[in-house]
Amino acid sequence: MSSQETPRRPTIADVARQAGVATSTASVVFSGKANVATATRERVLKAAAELGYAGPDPRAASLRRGRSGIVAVVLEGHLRAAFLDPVTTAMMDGLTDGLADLSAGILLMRDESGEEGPAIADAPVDAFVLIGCSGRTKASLEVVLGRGLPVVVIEGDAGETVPRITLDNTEAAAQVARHVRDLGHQDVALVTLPLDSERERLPVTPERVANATIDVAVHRLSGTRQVFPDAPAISASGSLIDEGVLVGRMLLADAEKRPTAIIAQSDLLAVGVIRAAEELGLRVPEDLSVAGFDGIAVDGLSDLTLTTSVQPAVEKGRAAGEQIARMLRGEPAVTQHLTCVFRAGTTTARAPR
Amino acid sequence: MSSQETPRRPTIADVARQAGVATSTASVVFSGKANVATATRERVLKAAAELGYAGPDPRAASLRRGRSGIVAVVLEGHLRAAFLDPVTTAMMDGLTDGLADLSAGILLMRDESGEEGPAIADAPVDAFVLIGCSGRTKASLEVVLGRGLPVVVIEGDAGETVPRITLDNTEAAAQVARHVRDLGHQDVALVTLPLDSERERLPVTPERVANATIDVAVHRLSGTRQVFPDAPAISASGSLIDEGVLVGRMLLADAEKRPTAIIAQSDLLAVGVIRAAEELGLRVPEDLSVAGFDGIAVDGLSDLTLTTSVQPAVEKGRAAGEQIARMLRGEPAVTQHLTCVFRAGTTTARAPR
DNA sequence: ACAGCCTATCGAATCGTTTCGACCCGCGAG
DNA sequence: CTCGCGGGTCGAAACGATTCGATAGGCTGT
Repeated sequence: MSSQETPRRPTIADVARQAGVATSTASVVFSGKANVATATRERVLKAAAELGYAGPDPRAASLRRGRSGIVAVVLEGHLRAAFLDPVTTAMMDGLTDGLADLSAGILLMRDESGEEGPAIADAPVDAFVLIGCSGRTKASLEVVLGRGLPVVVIEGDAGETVPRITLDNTEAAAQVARHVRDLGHQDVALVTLPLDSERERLPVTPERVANATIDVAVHRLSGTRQVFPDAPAISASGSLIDEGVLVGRMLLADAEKRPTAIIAQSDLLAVGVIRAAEELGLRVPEDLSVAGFDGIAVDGLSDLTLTTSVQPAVEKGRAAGEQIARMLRGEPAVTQHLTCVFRAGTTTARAPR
Repeated sequence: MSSQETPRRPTIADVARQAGVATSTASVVFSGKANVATATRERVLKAAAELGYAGPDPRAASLRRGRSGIVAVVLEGHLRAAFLDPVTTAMMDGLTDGLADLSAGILLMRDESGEEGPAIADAPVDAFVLIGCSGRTKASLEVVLGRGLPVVVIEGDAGETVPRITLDNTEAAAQVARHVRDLGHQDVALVTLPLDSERERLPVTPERVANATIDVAVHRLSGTRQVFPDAPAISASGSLIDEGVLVGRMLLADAEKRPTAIIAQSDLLAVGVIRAAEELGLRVPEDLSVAGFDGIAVDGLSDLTLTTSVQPAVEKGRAAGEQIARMLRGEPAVTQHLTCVFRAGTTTARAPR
């Protein structure tokens, strides 16, 4: 057992020894938490370079500190879907912003942990952002609260005790509907977001609404129904232009009893509906009025601007990030209620008589 | 010092004490790494419930294990941009797939750590995926290699020693160009992706190419130039439809010397060019042929299908994920070379005489 | 010249697990 | 009847850092 080599990575203790200082001093050199004489610092740095030490092990640091510098964002369903939805991406954007002064990383997770990875239960994160509270998300919420970590729920009905970022979906949807009604429309059809994780493209029935788990869809629907209680509705299987086209075709198929206006629960769906209408030779807005929801920048609309309710998507994320930041600072977090702004566009017009 | 309450979270040691077993035994109950008598297990679980213990602290566990179960994905530039790019989102999708059996989380990071968060240097992750090697990414690569963590580079020129996922960008671009040339086009203009992190919308000069840091753009350009050495080119500021429109207008502005074909380095840019052409009353493909790159599903093209080179975006991500998984298992990782498939669409036609 | 104060450094405790080797005990085989 | 084996449990040593209180000089003010 002569020169038995130990190819394990050097630790800060090795560096300290090599530099002839205490490990605590070496630690301080790297963290910069206290003053260190320039000469000492350089000695430590030199030793680190010689040993190929690349800085403190984040795992050990996070154990000792009690912080990992990571915030988990729990999305519902396939990650790809999240990336595809402009509202979600805008929100993520705002979130990075709101989290900026924490300089925290963002850990993407799905809430469908199901049987596989115990993911959410033991991810080394400092806080959670839960998005769109479905049934599954409620389960996730339990777990997170059990772990005693800060959590913010975006657009989901967690209890009163959990800080949330909410949107006036119901009122905003009602506002869109009133605009359509005021234009004289009476035959109105609706396109909703998925109602539950089944995500089926199906007519909306009272039973389905009663069992729905996706609050956003339910709330917007209820707002619209305040104005058009009996409007037929079809739930889309996702917020996609192509889905809008499919549902649009369904709603417009029967030339006899075609609605004069279609209100969609997302801009992407609305664009799809417009496209379906154009396929059928209908003019928007002369023959058919179409309204959306979200207020995203969507292209492929030629000269039209969509009538919609503009939701503060980026702001949603930023607000969530800020609340997280506050909680991590030990301050109490509050629920923030954000509001949408109605925007009259050129895709809605007076109803044809 | 009577009943001094300690409101700190219970540890596994507390649980063990409460259950009257050794902490090692309690640990095993939670990790399931060894056999535990049913009676004992239940005693431990009961104690945990009583104390409100929510399972082992992931930070401590990851220190001890040397694994955190997180893989970092380093993107270039603003996260929002990443979410907006269909190729990137598809790749992320594949990545989650390839990483699936690790049940690892995905930590999103930007490589522009700059002065702020030391992000990449001390994120508690097990491995890195670097995407699109710009100059900054090369710096990131240094750091990561210094930490001795597994890393895969997607479409970037890391050294030979780093496992990479590469694409035959040059050859694929040449193939598109040959198709266009074979249709008789001689006046061809190009729209490139950003050449560097400045992302300026500017004519491409030899100097700019020489200083370019974004390899994808350079490679595709060189492929195209194999066929059209002198074609004028303008670099877009991003892969966006709107950018394509802007650049398209620039290229088509002068009715006198309009190209008969435009080759764009991404499908989104190509769609933008088509839109710009339509604005000017040009018919595609009769008056102007347009080709793209990527092969994404892009809508807003009415009946046309884009002539393009279909890149295996999802596969790129999956391959990266698989390599990471292998390295984490201790197996050697290999560089994988993926290829694009040319797809002739209806946006290119014989050159008008 | 002395009390007092900073500053730079050091030691040692701690963060909460996991894991490895030892140990005990009961049981089947010889 | 004894030996060996294996399941179940225990102790204690890592894992690699951070941080707090203590210490030793060097300096200022009087």
